[in-house]
Amino acid sequence: MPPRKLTPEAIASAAVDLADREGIEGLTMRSLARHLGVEAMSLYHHFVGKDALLDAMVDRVYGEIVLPAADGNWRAELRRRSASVREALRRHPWAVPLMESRRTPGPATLAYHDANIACLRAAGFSADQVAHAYAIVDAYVYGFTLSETALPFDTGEEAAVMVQEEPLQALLTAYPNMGWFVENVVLVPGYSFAREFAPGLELLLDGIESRRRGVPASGPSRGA
Amino acid sequence: MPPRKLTPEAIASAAVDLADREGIEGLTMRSLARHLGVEAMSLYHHFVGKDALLDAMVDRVYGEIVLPAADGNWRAELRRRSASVREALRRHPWAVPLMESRRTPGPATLAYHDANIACLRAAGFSADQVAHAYAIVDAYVYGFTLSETALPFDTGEEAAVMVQEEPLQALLTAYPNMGWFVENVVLVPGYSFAREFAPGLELLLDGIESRRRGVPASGPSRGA
DNA sequence: ACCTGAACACCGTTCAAGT
DNA sequence: ACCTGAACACCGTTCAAGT
Repeated sequence: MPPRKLTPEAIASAAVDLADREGIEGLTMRSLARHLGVEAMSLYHHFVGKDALLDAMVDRVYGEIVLPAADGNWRAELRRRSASVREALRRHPWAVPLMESRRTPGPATLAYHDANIACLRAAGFSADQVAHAYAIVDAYVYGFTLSETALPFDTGEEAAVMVQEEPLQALLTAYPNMGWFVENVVLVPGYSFAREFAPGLELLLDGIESRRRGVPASGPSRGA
Repeated sequence: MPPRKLTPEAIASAAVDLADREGIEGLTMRSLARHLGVEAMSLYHHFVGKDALLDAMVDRVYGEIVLPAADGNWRAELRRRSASVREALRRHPWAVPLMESRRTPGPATLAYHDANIACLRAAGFSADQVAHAYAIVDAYVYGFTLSETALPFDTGEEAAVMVQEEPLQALLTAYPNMGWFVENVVLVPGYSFAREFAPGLELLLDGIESRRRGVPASGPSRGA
């Protein structure tokens, strides 16, 4: 289905779809061109190279994220946008390692970061507190989604199938604590890795709120 | 400097060095072979394919991590191993997106996970509490390191140079909250992204400890 | 302005052949 | 058993040429 006209937007959109379906390694300039009913070299008229195309793809993913409102409750807003980030990255798992590595942020990326800072700033966070909260929440959300999309299973049922295999059986007896963990967590009906996301995020938000109210950390390595 | 004998260990070790120096995209079967003074096809006698080589490389990175002791204080042990994970990933930034995605974990990877579970288990964590704590801490550590290694700058001095460039100047006035953030955080002398790591981790450890003592989370989305 | 075809310098990997 | 050389089916990208 070649579109009537080739535009950067149409190309980036088709590239996102292709990466979603075939994985990022299945996205080549040639396969994308074929998909668009066009020759590979035509794409270079709209993007200087594959890297610029990746920039545009990542910006489209940022564009799917619900922006936090500046006048809302900061916890609720951060919670909502974190869920939205995670959903977007689950739709586009190839994007996880790319989201923070692009050196040329697009308009959606910039609008996203601006809205996040605005939200915390409006809630009375100092610049340092914004940096602190933002770094922690993003590390958690990206890291969790990285684990989640990389994991070979999500639910216990899927894991149960894997564990039946001979080599894994041998490993779990050789590593008794992993065996204990698999038996008592992963294989317990109802398990899913995904269920850890929300409670973990609440823990972070609690911690951020406590620190703002002046409750000191109990660890030895605060400050510098 | 071709080594006397070609072994899987020597090949994997050379591959890690090459990826550290040239980046993961500079690591090809051909470049690695050249580096070892050998033909590309010789490597296939020791690894079935490049994927198996990547497995071995990741396992070597896991092997560099200091394992938590089972009889220590769990907070101190988790703190120490988290710092060790981060240091290993800073030495081998190409490994960050690979650490959790390998489907064939090696002995060092298994020993690492086993030691972590053992440490929390010995401290009296239930299986569910281990799953919870492990997921949160790892998400944070991997996510923070992903951000850190992807960031185009670390210190404020490096950022100051970037901000001078014309296109960025225009962007920062178009996105006023980002401008405020850059001015009041990034460009303030002494800034470095890295300094956020330890306090963020303490916040997590505090939260994990509180939950174990039965302090409830204040958010609405706990449990299912 | 927009698209194309051939070509270049690469990839990972197969295969038959060497020692 | 271990290593090699040629070859295959790919990559991203340059360049000169078409409309």
